[in-house]
This record gives sequence, structure tokens and C-alpha cells, in this order.
Amino acid sequence: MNTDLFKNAFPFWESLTETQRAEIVNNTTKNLCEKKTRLHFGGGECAGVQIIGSGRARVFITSPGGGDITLFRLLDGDVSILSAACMLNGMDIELDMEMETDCEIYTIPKKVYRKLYDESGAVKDYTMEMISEKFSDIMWLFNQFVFSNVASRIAGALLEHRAIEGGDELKLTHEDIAKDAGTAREVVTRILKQFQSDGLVKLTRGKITIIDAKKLGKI
Amino acid sequence: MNTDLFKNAFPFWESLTETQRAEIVNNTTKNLCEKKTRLHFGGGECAGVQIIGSGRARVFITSPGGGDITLFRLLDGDVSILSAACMLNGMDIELDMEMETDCEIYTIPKKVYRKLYDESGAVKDYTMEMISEKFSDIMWLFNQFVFSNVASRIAGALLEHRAIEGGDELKLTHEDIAKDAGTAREVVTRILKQFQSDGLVKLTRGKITIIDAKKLGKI
DNA sequence: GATTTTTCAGTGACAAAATCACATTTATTA
DNA sequence: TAATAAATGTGATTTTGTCACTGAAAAATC
Repeated sequence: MNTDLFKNAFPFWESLTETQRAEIVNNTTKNLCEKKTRLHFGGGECAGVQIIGSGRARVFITSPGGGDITLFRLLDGDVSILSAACMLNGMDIELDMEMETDCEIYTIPKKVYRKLYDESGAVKDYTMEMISEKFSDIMWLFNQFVFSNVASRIAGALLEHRAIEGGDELKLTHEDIAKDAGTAREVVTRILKQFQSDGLVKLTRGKITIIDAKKLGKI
Repeated sequence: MNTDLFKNAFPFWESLTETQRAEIVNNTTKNLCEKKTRLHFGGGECAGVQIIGSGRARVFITSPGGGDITLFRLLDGDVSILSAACMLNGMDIELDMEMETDCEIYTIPKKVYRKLYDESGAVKDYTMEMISEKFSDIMWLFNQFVFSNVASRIAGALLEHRAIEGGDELKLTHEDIAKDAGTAREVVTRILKQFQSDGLVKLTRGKITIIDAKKLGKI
């Protein structure tokens, strides 16, 4: 197995012993997950720590009614650190992950990461740092939800996708945006139409073209 | 200084060296904060790790418009662990704390806790565990906000205060509940009136008496 | 290639909740 | 006691969420 993946994902990699590295390399499994594959985390159920080799995944919470709200996305090289927290101290939150593209997922088993965590201060530091960062992200999201109106959350979602895509043509349905903005599809439709008549976007089936990103940012 | 405070607050206390304990004991400062005193955390501004010697404090986020939403409360013996995270890796979240009663607050300076954190695995483990726990709490709160209606959040807030007070007579204004439930005061007034006519609570100025906690729990 | 099925978007009606603008009542303080 | 502040009550309006559909476009199937 190519260790570049680990070297890039883990800043502590260089500080590990040969044995520790081998332990990781020999126990990590690779999975090819097709687009739309879903994984569930929570209730103590955590396979281990995951690294996204390639592709994009969406992490979200699911309502009792079935709807879901996006928390964040994982891109190439990202580490699903909440799995670590979930597994280290039985963090009792329920999360789901869905592949937005075909993905290569590498999984370091629970026990292997746990052992590493116990042995290495650098791994502890890394884990702490990543969890704190995620915590910050979630708090930011919380702020958006409780203090911003729907229009600005939708605008934010559009701009985030623009950053991911690296272009103004977003292949998104209203449903997709609804999940990111934490609202209903019909509401997105209405507000996007408003955006369109204000000259901010152009709407086509399954596609949204951003015309005026600057004004979107001001909403 | 009495070390019982630390012994009770920190499970790692026994594992520290004499020197480390002395370091904490000699550098911790005690402050008496009157009811309504406010402290701000964020933007790298963290005095250190705080232990509530006695009293009760409310931790919340503040909206640009001035309103605020309660995240959690700290009671006797609790440790304000987010300060730790804030200070360890510059977690960039803005939080405020307000004393709900007169409080004794003990502060372990940033540098002292940081040093301890670097030296002791037990302190790292403790810090990690506490942060994960807080993370879980916040995620739970997030779920409540995005998936529950206002009535059930208000019912939840009432029951939480009942648990804190240990009785059915709650000295709370509608404003107080609005902050806990993340809604407007008028909305609380209306829903409480509904609760009252349903025989769940009895309302007096500045006081809410819970009549039927069981039914409240079902909302 | 035509037909069926699925996905996506649009819309009106209504309900829930937030916001605004006050009025009223009860405590506190001067 | 009067004046002030704090807590509550209420109507009107706007925003957002929910429900129940319709029609259009794309995909899958025949």
C-alpha cells in the first residue's frame, strides 16, 4: 500500500515508529463506495477512522421524520475524525454519511487507532485538534441556523458549492440545497426564483448558474 | 487553598506529581462574581480553565441583534472545558457566560493548564473526554433546534429547570425561557398560556409552577 | 422510437413561528 | 405616593414550514 495517503492525512506520521506505521498500513482496508452509498455512525457503532482517498461525501443528521440536514462535507484526503471521537469515548451522536461521488474509503480499525492514540502523544494532539476544529465548524453552523434567515443560508450553500466545484455552474437540485440550508424544497424553489428575478442566479433543471456571487455573499 | 475542589473536579488529580499539583494550587485564582456578571470567551481571549466553586452560570451564544441562546449551564464543581479547547488550539468560537447566582470561580491560568496538558497524558485524556462530551451535548441541542417545534423545546426547558431546582416552583420569567428555548418572549407567553389552559403549569409573575411534569415530558 | 416511470420543479392553501408595535399589570425605587 | 422599571398580554403582519397537488423533463423500459 502507498503510504502517501497517511503521510498527507496525518501530520503525526513522521513521529511514529516503524512498528506503528506498519500496524496502520497492514490493517487499513480499502473500500470502493459507489455514489449514494450510505454509512451510519452512532450508538457505539463505529468501524474506525476513515480517510477519504478520493471522492466526496456528505455528513448529516437525520430527523425522525426522515429529512436530513448537512453538517459538513469530506473531500479527498479528509479524515472522518468524528468517528475517532465516537470510538474513543462513545460519543453518543448519530450521524450519517452519503457518498456524493464514487469514493475510495480507507478504514483504520477502531482497535488500531485506539492503540495508537494511547501510545502516542502526537496522535492525541492531532485528534484533539481535529475535534476542536470540527466543534468550531458545528458551532458556526449552529449560529447560522439560529441567527440567519433562510435566504442567507441558501445563498451561503450556493457559495459553498461554488467553492467546492470551482465554477459558477452548480449541478444541484433544489432538494440538495434544501438539505444544506436546513429547509424544505418548496422554500428553496421560492427563494431561488426570487434570486433569479433579482439577477443573482440562472435556473435550469438540475443546474443553478451563479451570475452575481458578490451580491449573493451580501445576503 | 483546599485541594478538594481539584480532587473532585479532575479525575487525573491523583496521577499528578507533587510539583504539578503545587503548580496548580499556587497559580489558581479565586474570584467572587456577582449574579449577572458576564464573561466573554472567544477571539483567542481565554483567561484559562475555570472551575465553578459554587453557584450557577449560563453559557450562551449571542446574536448580532443582541438576543442570546443558552447552550448549557455550569453548576458547582463543573469545569468550563470549552475554555480549555479555546485556549489549546484557538478554537474560534465566541461564547458568553453569565452568572445566574453569585459564584465563586477558580481560574487556572492558560499557561499552567497548557503545560500540564503537554506533560500529562491523563490530562490530555480528560480534556479530550470532556470536549467530546460537550460536543455530544451541543449536537443534541442542534437536533432539538432543527427538528423540534417550539412547544416541545419550551417543555424541555421547563423540565431541565425542574431538575436543576429540584422542585416544581420555578423562578423564571418568560424571557429566561425564551433564551433557553431559542425563541421570542411573546411566543413563550402564548405557549405557556396554552400549557396553563391544558393544566400542565400554573403561571404567576416571575414564577412558573409545574403541575403535570409527565405530560410536559410527552410534548 | 414510443411509452412508462422517475425525478425535478412550480404553486396555492394553510399552519406555525417570528417580528413588530404597543397596552397593561405588577414590582421597585425615588 | 409617584415615578420608574420589569414582566406579561395581545393584535397585526411577515416569514417560514407543511401539505397536497400539478406539470415538465429526463431516464428507463418495452
